[in-house]
Amino acid sequence: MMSTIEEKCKEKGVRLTDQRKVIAKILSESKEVYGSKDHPDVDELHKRVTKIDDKISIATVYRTVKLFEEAGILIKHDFKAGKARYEINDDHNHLIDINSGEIVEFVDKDIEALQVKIANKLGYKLVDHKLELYGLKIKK
Amino acid sequence: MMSTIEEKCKEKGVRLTDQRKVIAKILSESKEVYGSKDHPDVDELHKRVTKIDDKISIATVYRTVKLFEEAGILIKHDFKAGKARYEINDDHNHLIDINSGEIVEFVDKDIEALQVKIANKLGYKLVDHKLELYGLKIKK
DNA sequence: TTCAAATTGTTTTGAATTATCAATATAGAC
DNA sequence: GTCTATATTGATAATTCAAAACAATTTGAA
Repeated sequence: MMSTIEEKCKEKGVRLTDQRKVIAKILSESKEVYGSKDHPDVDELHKRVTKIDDKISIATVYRTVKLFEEAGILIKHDFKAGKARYEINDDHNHLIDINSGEIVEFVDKDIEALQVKIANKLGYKLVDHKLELYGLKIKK
Repeated sequence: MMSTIEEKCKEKGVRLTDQRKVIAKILSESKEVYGSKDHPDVDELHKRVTKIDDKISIATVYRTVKLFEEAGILIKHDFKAGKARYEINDDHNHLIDINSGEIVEFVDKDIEALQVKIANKLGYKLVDHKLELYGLKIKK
């Protein structure tokens, strides 16, 4: 079974080398294997990738996530600065627990509609957005 | 007349040295002098600051913006990665023109209420948020 | 098969930020 | 005011993440 990333690469005309296939596979499995709070950085990706093929260099991982990001396949996050983290682009938002650092993903149609409306009111067509909420867990 | 930053430092017990006063003054004047799209990075701040006191080092500017950020006085942005940019924390959002890079600031009560509601629904108390819209200017 | 173009691994470079540390300044005790 | 411990500063070195350089390898189309 081919990963969504490989399909998208074909659509976009991105050449799929052996190294890129391994990286795509790791990214596609990311959530299933590591859970929905998984947003690996390049170092972490490189660690996972070299378990499959230890010849793949860190430079190739950097180049590949950049390539995939430019193709709209991946989303790059700079949550609290430091190092960038990546995940497959499926257009959701994040709530970050400021105590534990845990990340909760969510989508909300109302807030998306509002964003479009606000952009229009300001004279712009909305093409992208980034919403991060920072919160404290409410004890029951 | 004392800047808001100086007042907040007193509240939070942050010692106000000569260097920090100069940096606070530059930050407070930022929007009046440079317009609402002003979000200076550390280098730019250092340039402005040394016009008043050319003995102030870049290291002190780095330390001071970090100090002010931790006190909740400043907000740090990593808009498109690269270098961090700062402004006084007055809780507005940003729309970034993806062609020109121009930044439009806005506030919207509806979207803020929705954010609180979403956080609650997920079991969190909202303490901070970041919303960035990326758009294309609509020609009239 | 052949060859120009793309990709890769290794290594170096660059840029932003933080750490180090001696010198200086500061605030409070006396 | 003087003394003294502590905080801050400036200069510079060290880190860190990311990109660039470049020769070697691989690829895909002719």
